[in-house]
Amino acid sequence: MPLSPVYKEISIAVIKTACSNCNLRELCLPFGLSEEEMARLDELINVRKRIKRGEHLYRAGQSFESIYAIRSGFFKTDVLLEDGRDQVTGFQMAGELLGLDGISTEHHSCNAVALEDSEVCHIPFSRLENLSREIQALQHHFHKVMSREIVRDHGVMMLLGTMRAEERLAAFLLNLSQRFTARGFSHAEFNLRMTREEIGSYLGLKLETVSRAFSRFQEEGLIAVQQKHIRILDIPGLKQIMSHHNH
Amino acid sequence: MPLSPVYKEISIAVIKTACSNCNLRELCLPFGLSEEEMARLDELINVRKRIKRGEHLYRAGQSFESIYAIRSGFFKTDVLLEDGRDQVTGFQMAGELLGLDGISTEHHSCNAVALEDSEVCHIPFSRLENLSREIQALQHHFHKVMSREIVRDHGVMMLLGTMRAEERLAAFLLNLSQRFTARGFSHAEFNLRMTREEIGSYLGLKLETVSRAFSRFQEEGLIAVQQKHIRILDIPGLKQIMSHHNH
DNA sequence: GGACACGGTTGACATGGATCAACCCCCAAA
DNA sequence: TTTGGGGGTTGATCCATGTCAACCGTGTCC
Repeated sequence: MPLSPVYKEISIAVIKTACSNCNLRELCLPFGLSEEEMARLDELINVRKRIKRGEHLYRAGQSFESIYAIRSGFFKTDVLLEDGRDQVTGFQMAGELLGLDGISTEHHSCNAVALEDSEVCHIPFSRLENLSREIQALQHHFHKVMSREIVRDHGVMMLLGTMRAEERLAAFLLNLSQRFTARGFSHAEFNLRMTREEIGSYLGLKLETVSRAFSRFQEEGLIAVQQKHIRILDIPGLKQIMSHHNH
Repeated sequence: MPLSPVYKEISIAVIKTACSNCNLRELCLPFGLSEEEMARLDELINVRKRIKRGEHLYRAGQSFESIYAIRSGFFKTDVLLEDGRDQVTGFQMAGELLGLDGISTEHHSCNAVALEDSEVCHIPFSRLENLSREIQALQHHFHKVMSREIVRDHGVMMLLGTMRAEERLAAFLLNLSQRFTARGFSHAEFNLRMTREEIGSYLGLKLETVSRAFSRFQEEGLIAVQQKHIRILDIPGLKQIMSHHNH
């Protein structure tokens, strides 16, 4: 008996959602799991959601139920102070998790906004906790992911606390390049998804300062910028700027 | 048959180390556990260690095996860049956990140094993971603690990225005050354990700037400073400085 | 008790990045 | 083709904080 069209469609959707078929499984939560364990993880990830550019995945203050794995696309997270100031706390790309900040108070503590049309997998957190009590590898990997986030944040604190404008931008570009590489994209050429203002907010700088630093890097032959398109021409040069702090 | 002196001593040491007798249990890892669960947690925390002022609890690069709960005392953590720059990433006090950053790579990513004579409980991490696969409340609380660390780091990023010197120092003092209060100490009067340079490093400022800001707060009647002794005289005033960003 | 060292304070000056403002570029919609 | 708006660039100026330097206070070791 042939499958009905409807059933076919569902089954394709399921296949597409499965962690075991996801090309991000080596970066994402399923890392290190056996086929059978991954199948169990798949069971609890049955919602995938499209988020259009500019839309919020969640907002600060909303109650926390799930974390999200980015299947495709690009996000920023930002926090808002009562007095109106805000700051971008991170840019997230495919294979990275969003929402870990919500565990502590059971409410999200920041906003997550898509910077391009994106897709995320919903991971209901209490079910993830249940499963990670049964699968040691999942438990341990999840702890590593959280810890990595802490280490990353320390890096940003370092950047904000001790680096000058051009050092910060060089560090930012090298970090992006390295993350694109890890995802199989060109390490030398990419489109920025965020505005100068968002970069500045993340780096603790004003947009004009970011713009000037880009221009300066271009003059020095380190990069080629055209609007959001970046070509990195001299990685060692950027590294030197980053770590050569007495001008 | 009377207990031998040796046995007595051991038994006292055990009692003193037990989470169930620790007055920090409401702040620390045992939070929310039943008596029986706490007893199981106790089983794996059988090493307590004294760290003298100035000594390292661990150093960046050392392999990671345990996390540490501070029983008494005061620590700082700092990270070092290859080019020699370093930054204090946090100050930790009784009831707080140290070492979470080491989970991700299985090596510590920062140094932890005692700022006064201190005592910590060793918590072997793999045993903690084993136990938290069995005790849901422990698992969940541990996740909350890690998440809280992420949220805290976002707060510091905010501070470093958007606040001016006096706002940063006001935020720092209010944070310390609040944490002392939570531990049953005076919220208005305490001794700083760290130097102006360490405060500056944490806040992304030079020590002279920190010193000037202290003097300014004193002139304005917000605090009374004498060396490391601080008396907070006007909490609302400090809050206003913190959030009133157009001078 | 004197001297030394370390941490802290204060002043004078330098400077990196913020601010304010003009203008440009790119693209989309009329 | 024109118009409008958002994002980006660049210049002139200002100011908060860094830098450099002198000096002070406190505690410690001869």
